[in-house]
Amino acid sequence: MFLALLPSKGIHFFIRGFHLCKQLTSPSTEDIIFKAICVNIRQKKWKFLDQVSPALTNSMVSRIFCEFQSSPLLVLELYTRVGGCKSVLDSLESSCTLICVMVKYKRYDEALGLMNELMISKGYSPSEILEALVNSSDANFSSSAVYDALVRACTQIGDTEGAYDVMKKLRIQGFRVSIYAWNNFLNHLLKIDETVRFWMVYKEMISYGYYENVNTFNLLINALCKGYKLSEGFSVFYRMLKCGIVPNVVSFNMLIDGVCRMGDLDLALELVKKMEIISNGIFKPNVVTYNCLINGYCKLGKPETAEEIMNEMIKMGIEPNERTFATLVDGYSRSECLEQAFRLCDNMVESGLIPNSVVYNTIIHWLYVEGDMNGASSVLSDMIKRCISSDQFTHSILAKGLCRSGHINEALKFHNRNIENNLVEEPFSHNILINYLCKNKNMTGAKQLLCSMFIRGIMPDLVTYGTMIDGYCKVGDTKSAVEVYMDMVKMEKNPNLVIYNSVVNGLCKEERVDVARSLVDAMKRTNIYDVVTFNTMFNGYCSTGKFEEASHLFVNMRKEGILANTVTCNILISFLCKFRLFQQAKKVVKAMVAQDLNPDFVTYTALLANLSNKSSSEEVIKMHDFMVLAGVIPDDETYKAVVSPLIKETSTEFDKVMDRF
DNA sequence: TTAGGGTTAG
Repeated sequence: MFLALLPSKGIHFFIRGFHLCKQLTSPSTEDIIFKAICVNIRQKKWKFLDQVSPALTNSMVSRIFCEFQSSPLLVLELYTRVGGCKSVLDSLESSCTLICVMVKYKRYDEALGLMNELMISKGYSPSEILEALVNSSDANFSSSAVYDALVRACTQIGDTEGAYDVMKKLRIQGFRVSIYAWNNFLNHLLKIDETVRFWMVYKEMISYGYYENVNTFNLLINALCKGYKLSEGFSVFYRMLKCGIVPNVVSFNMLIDGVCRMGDLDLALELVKKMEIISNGIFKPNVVTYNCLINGYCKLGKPETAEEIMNEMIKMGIEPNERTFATLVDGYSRSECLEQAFRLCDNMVESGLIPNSVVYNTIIHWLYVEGDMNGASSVLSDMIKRCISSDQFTHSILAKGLCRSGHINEALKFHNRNIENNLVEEPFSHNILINYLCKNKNMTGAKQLLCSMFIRGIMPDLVTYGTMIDGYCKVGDTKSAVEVYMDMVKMEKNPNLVIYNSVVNGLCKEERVDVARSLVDAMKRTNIYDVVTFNTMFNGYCSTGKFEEASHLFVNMRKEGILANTVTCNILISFLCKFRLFQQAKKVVKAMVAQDLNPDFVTYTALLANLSNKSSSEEVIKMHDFMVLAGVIPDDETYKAVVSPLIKETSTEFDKVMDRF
């Protein structure tokens, strides 16, 4: 009591004595000091606490936190006020006491914030924090929820191994890791695309005798749907029902989203209808359900139908949110209806929602795709004017926009500025620049960029390695491609189908077709191959004159369940044209149209460029008309070089088509 | 716990 009344001089004297209290004072004196501090805190006399805080010992801070544990906000205020003292900042003991208080009173955000602070700013490992938390449990206010929070804090900052380590140590020390912690860890693995590990950890969890709850089942459905294993997703859904666990709206939404991503919107609509029936009217479609349908229709190229779904949703009393509009803006943009996308932005504002970075990024991206540099710059200016923060997507879109319009040096300068300002955290924009450098056959520049990633602590991903390997293969430098491949394997990255296809292409380009064939055989044995693998091999055989093998491969393609696509036909047409077998090539074009395979500008160039050599003007124009009637939009360069000079006085079908535009 | 935007192959 009397200490509270001491004048400021007295306080300084008290602090000097307090520094030495551990050595010089008896326990009863410490008790007196403790009580004095508590009285001042109860009376909200913060000045006193501010003055004594530099001298507070860790045990004293913990004691004060315990005393006020029933008022978590007051404890947090105390923590902030004593935080100026280095010994307290570094004290794991005091911080963990505070964390336990926060968790006990369900102040999870604050508890997670403190844990993050301990790990990121103060450099404590999750294991050290765990040990301190276990010790805090002596103070009788620790619970398994604290350990759940620690696992969550680890996953929140991306420390996968830290989170797993905490769960492992808890198990060894005889604590039962809660199902919530397992679910959180499984969810984290899904978010970082560690699907293989996801299933391993799930099996591990089951092996310890845990039973799945509704969230675990939802995670399993999510993992399967994301991997396009829909039928297995439905199996888990039925297993869930069999176990007596009632699915919730999230379970349904995940299945509906999976079905939408597979493009089966009819089934998705049926599921939406069944949602209420299966759940006995408990669950009704919500905004997420409708957004999944809207996204499904947009990705199918039907933004108008998607907008009708939104209108239906509004009629049902469900308000669209930012994601609804952002999805529709993207849907209209990718269907080349930017005017409609702008209209949706206006509708969004009329609905009281502010277009966010996702909407701006989408519009800027598609303006660049259209080649409207001025439009993209103007929308970017508007974004800056309205203080909408740019993000990693914005940087990638701008970098690609600059590259696309041939301004690679400007893109590199822009990227370097972002790097210097610590705005680049992921490999995405690097991948874009590396790709453009590779396309320009500047492998030295691409390699420099790859090296700079390591210096900046940005780990290359599979796309980075794949792009480099492909770049080297295309310039015929298989030796360097193999070096990158080995580096990739050293970094524990497993090559994917795209990378294997690049290597097959590299080997074919070097005319090592037999080695390529061995690789393709190995790929087939592991079931990793697709139409690109076949096309690459087919092209390799054709260009090296191995016609028998090419023909054999072409015949076997369908037998092995691979359907020919436009590229397959283009390779065949190019091959026929090289040998001036134009009638046969035309037959292939007709077969393409009959099978709904659209001949494209490559088909056009293959036929016209080869025909123009040693053919009459009449033949060239006839072929041009034939292609246009087959639905091809001619390649601009080929048209100008080959056809245009011949039709000064003759109006062709192409001109008639162009007039209609 | 679920929904939106940017990268790679022939």
